[in-house]
Amino acid sequence: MKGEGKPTINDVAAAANVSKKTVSRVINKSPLLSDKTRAKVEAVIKDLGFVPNLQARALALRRNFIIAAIHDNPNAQFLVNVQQGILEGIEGSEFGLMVQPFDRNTEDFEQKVRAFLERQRPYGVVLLPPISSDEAIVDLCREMGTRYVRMSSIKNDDEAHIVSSNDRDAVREATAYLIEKGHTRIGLIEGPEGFTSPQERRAGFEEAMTAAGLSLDPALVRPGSYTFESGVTAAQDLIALDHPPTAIFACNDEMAIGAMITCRRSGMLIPEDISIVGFDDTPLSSHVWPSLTTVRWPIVEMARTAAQKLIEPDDAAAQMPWMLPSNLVERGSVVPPK
Amino acid sequence: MKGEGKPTINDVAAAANVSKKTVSRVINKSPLLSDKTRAKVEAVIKDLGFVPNLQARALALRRNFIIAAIHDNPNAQFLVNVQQGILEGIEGSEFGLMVQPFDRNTEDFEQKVRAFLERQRPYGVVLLPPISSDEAIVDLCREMGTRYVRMSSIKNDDEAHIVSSNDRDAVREATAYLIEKGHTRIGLIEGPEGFTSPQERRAGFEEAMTAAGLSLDPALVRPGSYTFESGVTAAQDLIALDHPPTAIFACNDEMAIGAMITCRRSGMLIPEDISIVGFDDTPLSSHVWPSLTTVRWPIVEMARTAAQKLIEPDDAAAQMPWMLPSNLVERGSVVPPK
DNA sequence: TTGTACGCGTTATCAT
DNA sequence: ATGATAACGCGTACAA
Repeated sequence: MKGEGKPTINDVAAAANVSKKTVSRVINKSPLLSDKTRAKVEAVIKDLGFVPNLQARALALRRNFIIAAIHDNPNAQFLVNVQQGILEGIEGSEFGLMVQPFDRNTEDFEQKVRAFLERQRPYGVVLLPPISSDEAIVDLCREMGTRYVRMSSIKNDDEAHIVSSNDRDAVREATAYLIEKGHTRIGLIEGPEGFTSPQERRAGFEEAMTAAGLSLDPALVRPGSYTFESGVTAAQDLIALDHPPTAIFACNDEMAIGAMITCRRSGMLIPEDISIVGFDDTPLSSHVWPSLTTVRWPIVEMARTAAQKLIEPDDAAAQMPWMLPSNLVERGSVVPPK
Repeated sequence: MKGEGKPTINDVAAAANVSKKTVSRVINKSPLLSDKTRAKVEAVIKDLGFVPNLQARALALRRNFIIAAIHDNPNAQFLVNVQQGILEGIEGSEFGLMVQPFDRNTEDFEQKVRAFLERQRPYGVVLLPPISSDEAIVDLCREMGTRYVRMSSIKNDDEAHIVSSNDRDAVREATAYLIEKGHTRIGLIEGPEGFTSPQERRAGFEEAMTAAGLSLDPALVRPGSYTFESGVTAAQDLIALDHPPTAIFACNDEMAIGAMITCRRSGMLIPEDISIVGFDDTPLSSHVWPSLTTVRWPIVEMARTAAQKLIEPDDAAAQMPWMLPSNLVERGSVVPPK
C-alpha cells in the first residue's frame, strides 16, 4: 500500500502474496479457487478495508454499477414508490439508483434513450409504464446488451424480464364487492390510452359485471387520463345523467378523489348518495373524508423484485415471482345504494 | 477506427493526425490550443460521431458524471419536484441523476454516506433538507472533495454552496394577508424539530403578528411534523379551544389539508367558519375543496439552480442566485372572519 | 488452481 | 502549442 489513498487490488495481491487475478476472482466469486486461497485473500481484504473501485470495474466491464429507472411522466407518488422499491432491492449491494425521465411524444425519443444508455451504461434498467410496453425501447436494451425488467400490467415478456400485478383480478374483485353491496348501476372512469393498465382494469370490471348478469351501459363508461381533473370531468358527466350511477369505480385514486370532490361540490353525500372505489392505495386515499375504498397496488414490491431480477443472473431472475397480488382495501367510501 | 464499435479518442487522434492529448484538450476546452488545431479536431469528432466514454473519464478523473440527490425521508411531491429541478439543471449535459436516501437516525448514518460517496464518486451532491443542515455531512463532502450544494432555509454557507428561499418573508406576507382580512386570532401549526424551515416560517409568522401589534397566544401554536395526521391532531386541539382561532396557518400543505378535513368533519364550513393557509403549493392544494390558499415554494427552481451550481466552476456558481422567491397564492380557503 | 501481460478509454506529467 | 508515455484500477486471454 504505497503512501496513503485507498488500497487497490494490487495492494491486496501484494499483501496476500497472490496475483491480481486471484484477488479479482475472489471479488467476483469465481468458483475455481481453493478455499484456502479464498480465505486468505478475504482476510487481507477485510484487514486492509479494500473496496473495489467501481469506476475501474465499469471501464473494464463496460457497464456501470447503476440501476436506472426509465419513465415518462408518472405521478409523484408512483415514482417515489418505485424508487423506494428499487432502493430496497439494491440495498446492501454496491449498486446505485439513477432516475431518467423521457418524453415519448418527442421525435427523438428513442435516440435520447439510446444516448442515455450509451453514456451512463447502466447495469440494468427498470422500465416503468407506459414505456414498459414500448417494444422499440426493449429492442434497444437487447441490442445494447443492457439488462432490463418491465413493470407491466400484462405478461408481455418472459419471467426474467417482467414484474406485474393482477390488476384484472383485483378490479373484478372490487367490482364484485360493489355488486355484492347491491349496486347495479356502476360508473366506470377509465384510464388513458397508450397504457395497458387501464385496459386490464376495464376488462376486470366487465368480467365482474358479466359474471353477475349485469349489462354494461355505455353511458356509464367515461374516459379519463389518471389525473384529478379528468376525474372531475367524468364525474360531472356521470351525475348529470338522467339515471345516474349509484357507485363509481375509477381506474386510479386521483380520479376517484376528483370524482369525490365533484359529487360533494354538487351537494351529494359520500357514501350515502354515491359510493366510490379507486385504485392504487396512495396515501391520498386515506387522507380524504370519507377515506377511499380502493385497490392496493403492490408497486413497491414490484419495483423491489424488478431490481433484484436485474442484479441476479437471468436464470435466477426467471425463478423469482413476476406477478405480485393487488387486493381490495375496504375503507369508508362504499355502502349499499339507497 | 479499427473494426466496429464506437470510435475512441485514439481514432479521432489518428484521423486528425494529432496526439490523444490534443484531442483530450479539445474535449476539455483547454485554452492553450491553436484555433486551427481545435477546428480540425472538432471537425473529425463531428465526422466520426465521437462521444467521450464517461467510465474512462470517471476512472481518470476519479469522479463520476453523476449528480446525486441525498435526502432523508421527505415527502413524495417534494422529492419529485427536486428531481425535476435537478434534471432541468443538467439537461443537455452529460450528467445523470442519482437518488440516495439515508436514515439519519441510525448509528452508522455518516458511514453510510461516506461509503456511498466513495463508491459512486458523484461529481456533486445536492443536499436536501434536513440533511442540508448537517455539518458533519458537509464536512464529509469537503474532506472527500465532492462538490455540494445545500438546499436550505437559512444562509448557512457561502453563495456557491447554497440555494434557499425567503420562507420567512413569504410567511410574514401570508400572515399579514390574514391580518389584513380581519383575522386577529390565528392558529399556527408548526413543522418538525430538526428542520430549519419550520423555525423560519414561525419567525415570519411572529414578525407579522408583532408588526400588527397582535399578541402571540401560546395556546394557538400547536406542534406538527409535516404530516397529514399531525395537521389533524393540531386542528382538533385548536378548534376544541374555548376561544378558537378564526384562521389557521399551517407550515405545509399536508398539515393544512389535515386541518381542513378535521374542521369539516366536525361540522365547520371552510372558509366561512375558519380560514386556512398552507405552505408549499403542492398539486394537492388545488385538488381540495375549497382550494387551498398557500405559499408557493420555488422548489423546482431551487433544485435546478443547485444542479447548475454543481456543474459550474466555483466562481461561476457564486455568481448565480442563491435565494429564490416564495410568494403567496390566493385561492379559496380564506375570507374575513364572521 | 494460479500468474503474466495486456486491454478498457481517458487524463496527467513532463518534456519539446 | 503539442506529443510520448505513464498512470487510473480492474478484468481477461492465455500461459503455466
